[in-house]
Amino acid sequence: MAKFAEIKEFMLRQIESGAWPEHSRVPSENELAEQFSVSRMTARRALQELTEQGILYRTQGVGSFVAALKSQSSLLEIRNIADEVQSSGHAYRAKLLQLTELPCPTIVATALGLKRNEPVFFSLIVHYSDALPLQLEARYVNPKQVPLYTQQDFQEITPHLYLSQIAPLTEAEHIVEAIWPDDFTCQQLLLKKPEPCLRLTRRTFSRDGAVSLAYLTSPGSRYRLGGHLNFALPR
Amino acid sequence: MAKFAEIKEFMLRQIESGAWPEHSRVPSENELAEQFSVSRMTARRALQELTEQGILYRTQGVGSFVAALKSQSSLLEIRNIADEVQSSGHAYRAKLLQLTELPCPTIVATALGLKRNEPVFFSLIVHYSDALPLQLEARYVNPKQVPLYTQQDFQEITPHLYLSQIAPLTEAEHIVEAIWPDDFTCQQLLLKKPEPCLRLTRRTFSRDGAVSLAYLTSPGSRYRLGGHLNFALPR
DNA sequence: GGATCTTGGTTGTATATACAAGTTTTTCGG
DNA sequence: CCGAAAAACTTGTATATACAACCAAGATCC
Repeated sequence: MAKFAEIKEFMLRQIESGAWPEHSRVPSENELAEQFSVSRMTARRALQELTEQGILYRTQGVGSFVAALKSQSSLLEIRNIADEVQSSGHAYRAKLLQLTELPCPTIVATALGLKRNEPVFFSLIVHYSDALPLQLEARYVNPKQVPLYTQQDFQEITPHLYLSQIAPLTEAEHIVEAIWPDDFTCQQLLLKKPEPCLRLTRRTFSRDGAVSLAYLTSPGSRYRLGGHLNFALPR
Repeated sequence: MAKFAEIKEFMLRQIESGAWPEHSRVPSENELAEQFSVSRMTARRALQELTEQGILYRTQGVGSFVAALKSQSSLLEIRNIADEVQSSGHAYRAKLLQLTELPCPTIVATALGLKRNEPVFFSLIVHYSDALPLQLEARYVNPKQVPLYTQQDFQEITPHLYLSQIAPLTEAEHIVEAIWPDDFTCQQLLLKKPEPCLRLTRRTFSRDGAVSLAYLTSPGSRYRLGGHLNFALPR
């Protein structure tokens, strides 16, 4: 591995482990250069690239600092549904309907790179804003990447949040559909009459491959997707 | 302006003007260094940053080349609907229902930074795959940025494609909703019975501000959104 | 003719150096 | 003690240089 890459790796470990918390100062170019016995330009490159990736921010004359973690997923801001509810002034609550291990259906096997009928984790959760159900979340999780998934308390932490802590996501694939909800979905979302629903199919990836496949279904009248998807473009 | 930034500006102009087409070779580090009377490292920096922005691609031992333009909007790959239809093996067709100038409604004025009742361009188009209507597109366009909008032939070129040529987009804001279509929409989309529709509200920005506000409505049974939204993340 | 070798050009990595520009800390003068 | 000047330290830009890794095309040898 190239020297500048080693320095990046080292710094990433420090940040991910919490040794260097948010907004804390990281070693200067000269300090890194000395620690790793490289030239300042090489140390600079590591700092530079981490800055471009949004992991650090730098100020001329002052120093380099660890950026806020949330800004790392800034490009596609799929806000945590709990945060979203709470920031709108309502109480967030989750009801866990199911949390189990089951044999992997074909589609899920393909999506997660598993074999058919191999064990896969499955969770089924309803997200509420006050007493109003906002979203039905059905999620399949790759046990190889997240072996302790079934032991979590998802009344306390959303799967999305838990997963992004365990297996920091590097990529996500999304499909948005407008669907007609089935009876079970209507029941869980307290829809007396069926109405158009948004279904977001989300496949997330971590460094080592596919992590989870989630189907997020929300009534069109209660939820909107996106908000803003900024995509950073040149200029 | 810093020297490396001047070189970047120069190269961007060449690419945007079409002087350097897609996949064509751009000057090497040494050539740029000589042309601009800078060191190779400075020329390299310009090439490097353009590569990180997805505007160029480089291969060791071979050279640097202009990336495909579409990949510039790769982060959120809203594919041109015409391309999408054609790549699925069907014939794309568009029907222009309306192309006019009208006084700006309040919502549109806010979105585009205009004054209420100031003139704004408006187009209404149905996109077809073979004979099947896929999408109803209602679009408001900022006349200050695209003064010739009403003189285009949108049977030939989609508004999205035209706009991205006239005012290269730098940012886009999206909201996805599941809605119940109104009568007019049903009629235009040939929906005998109303069915859940996806409505994508898209606001696009160019260097000089908001360009257009579009409402794209598609029957849930005929269209899916997204495909894949990759968001580049650290590591 | 065909396989191999050489050569020149390209990008990739790394170093040493210099100066500019900005901020913070220290020093010194009053 | 206070304020200004100076020093020290930080990041930002730029240069010159060296070598490595890679590729394509031409030359050479068999």
